[in-house]
Amino acid sequence: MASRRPTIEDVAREAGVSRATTSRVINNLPGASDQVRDRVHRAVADLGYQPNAAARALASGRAPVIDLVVVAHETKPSELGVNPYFSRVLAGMLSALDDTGTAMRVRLVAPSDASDALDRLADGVTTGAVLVNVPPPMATRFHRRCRRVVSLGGTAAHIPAVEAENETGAHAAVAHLYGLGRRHIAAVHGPDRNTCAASRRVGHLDAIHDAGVPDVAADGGFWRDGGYRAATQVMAADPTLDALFVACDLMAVGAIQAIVATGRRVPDDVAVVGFDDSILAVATNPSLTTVRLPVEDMAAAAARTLLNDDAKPYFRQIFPVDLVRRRSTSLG
Amino acid sequence: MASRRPTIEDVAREAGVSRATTSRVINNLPGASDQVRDRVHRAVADLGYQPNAAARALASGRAPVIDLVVVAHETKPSELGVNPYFSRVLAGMLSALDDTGTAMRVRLVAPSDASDALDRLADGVTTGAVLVNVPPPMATRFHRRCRRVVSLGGTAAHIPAVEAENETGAHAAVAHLYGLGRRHIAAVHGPDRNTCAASRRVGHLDAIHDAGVPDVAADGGFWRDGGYRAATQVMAADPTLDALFVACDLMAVGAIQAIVATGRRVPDDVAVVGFDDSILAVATNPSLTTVRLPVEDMAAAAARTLLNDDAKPYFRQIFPVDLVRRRSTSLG
DNA sequence: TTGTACGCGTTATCAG
DNA sequence: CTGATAACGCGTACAA
Repeated sequence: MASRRPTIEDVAREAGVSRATTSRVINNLPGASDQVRDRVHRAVADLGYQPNAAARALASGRAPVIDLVVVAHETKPSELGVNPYFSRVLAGMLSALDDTGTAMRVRLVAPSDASDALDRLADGVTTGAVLVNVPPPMATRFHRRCRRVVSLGGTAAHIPAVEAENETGAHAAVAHLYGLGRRHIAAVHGPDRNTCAASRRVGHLDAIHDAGVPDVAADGGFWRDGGYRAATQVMAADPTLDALFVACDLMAVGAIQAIVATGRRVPDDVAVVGFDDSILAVATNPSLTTVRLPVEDMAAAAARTLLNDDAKPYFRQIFPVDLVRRRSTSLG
Repeated sequence: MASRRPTIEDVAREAGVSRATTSRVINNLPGASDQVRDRVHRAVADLGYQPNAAARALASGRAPVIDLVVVAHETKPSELGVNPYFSRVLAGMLSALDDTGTAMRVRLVAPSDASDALDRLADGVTTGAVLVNVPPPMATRFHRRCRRVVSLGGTAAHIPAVEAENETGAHAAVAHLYGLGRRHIAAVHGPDRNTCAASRRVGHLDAIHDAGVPDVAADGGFWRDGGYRAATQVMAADPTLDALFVACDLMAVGAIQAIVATGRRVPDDVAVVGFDDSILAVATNPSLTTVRLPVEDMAAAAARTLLNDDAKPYFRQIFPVDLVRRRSTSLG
């Protein structure tokens, strides 16, 4: 007996008007008397009518969907499930999409076949796409096939992006450590190919240059165990180390464990500053002084930019960062 | 000059066959000579043809999309961005969807207007929906409007679900603490309305009953600060407390901080066992002994069930859990 | 094995 | 302000 879902045709008949008029009313377009509007709305309610998304998308040439495109290894122990950064992006985008009737689609592409995959995705994009961790060359390529894009973190200059003051943040972090009286400040960086990591490295170099501190650093690849290894490495390189700047909280978690494993105490022997201010920063012991990245706000801004069709070439929105002092740098 | 995207019509013309034949070849349906197949494939490659998703969805009545439906407060400080559970679900589903051509759509619905929102979602579902944190009544209602559903965590008996042995896990956790010689074992639970939380509570009660330990417990709402408060509360209720079972890692993070804040040491004074084995379990200090929930595997199984159209009523797949011993329960 | 023709549910462009 | 009617691009019975 399960009668099929009512179509706009059924609504039109019920309301005693044409499909066209019905469509206008439903889409809030001008050209329909209030009387007719009422009749249609009533019919919609009576029949429990809901527009068919596929038909809409086909006819209008656009679907109410924003893609979140992430380049990440699917094989590695679940990058997505381990680094809070991604879920914060998700949360931010979803909050911006709330009540807009626009849904979010998540696309994960492996770095290996990323180019091909991105090409295919670029053609399927509708309202727009937010790029996360997509290297500049690929982002450029994507942008060529699809203009409705916003990258989270800078790539090429002409590609619309929402960024954070990574450089400033890293500088502030190092300055904070220096201000604490620390003079042997090492660093654990993210992968070079990542533009955020690169910016933070620049800020760090700038700061230690100002302070006349030598550059002792290692790459932790934005992974926890990478942070552990890199921290171990820099401690070996400079046994007098008394401070560590770590380019993301996840690596900082590993770094702290590495420090403690050598018998050193945090912050007494080694003060640590992270980057992100994710849940991890308040899960560690001691809690982590870190540079707060407003990831949720940034992701929401990216989504809104797409919704408003503001993603013109060279578009840019830059968010400030903020040093959050916690126990990993404060004695007593 | 930007010529429109090629349609199947263009491909057909290029290959010198009809649309129908072209469609068959593209969809790998029987009824096409190898020779024709080759010609069509070549034409597809030459033109860079890509099927239009919307048209496909409309014609076939099904879109290659799986919905992830989550009931959560959007207002609260980003539940999604803070609890690793959600991102693990995402990671698991995405790994199952990899190479299937099926995308994932995320739908966040607020508890307040959840019923209405779910009704609307249920009609828009295509390949299927995975339900997360959807209370039994709403899940039932959803299931009535849309059969292609799998719930992550049990709800009503007839609703297809992928579950974990929460009860067994909680029992094992408490037994572990008891085995350590601890006799004053308290607990921090999740919200009653959450079925997983309820199961863990049952396992806990069962275990302390076996052990003859009194029931000292508080609700932490599955939140970090809730865990902090609840731990503080049970320590006040029983100052001789020497062990704590916490129903999720996020709350355990707060609990450990609360314990340390009172001057007690973990595990020396109070041993702690969490639940989940998320990244948080290895971020705390000391690292957290916890009950491992194979969230990624469960989410992947749920997605696969939908892909295979196996989501019949009363469908059930139950995953074992596993106690992972770390420093929060081991001296020395 | 291949082609014809119709339907999918809307939107959008015209007349009226 | 309203109503025919033509796209939109593809899947699929049915016929050849």
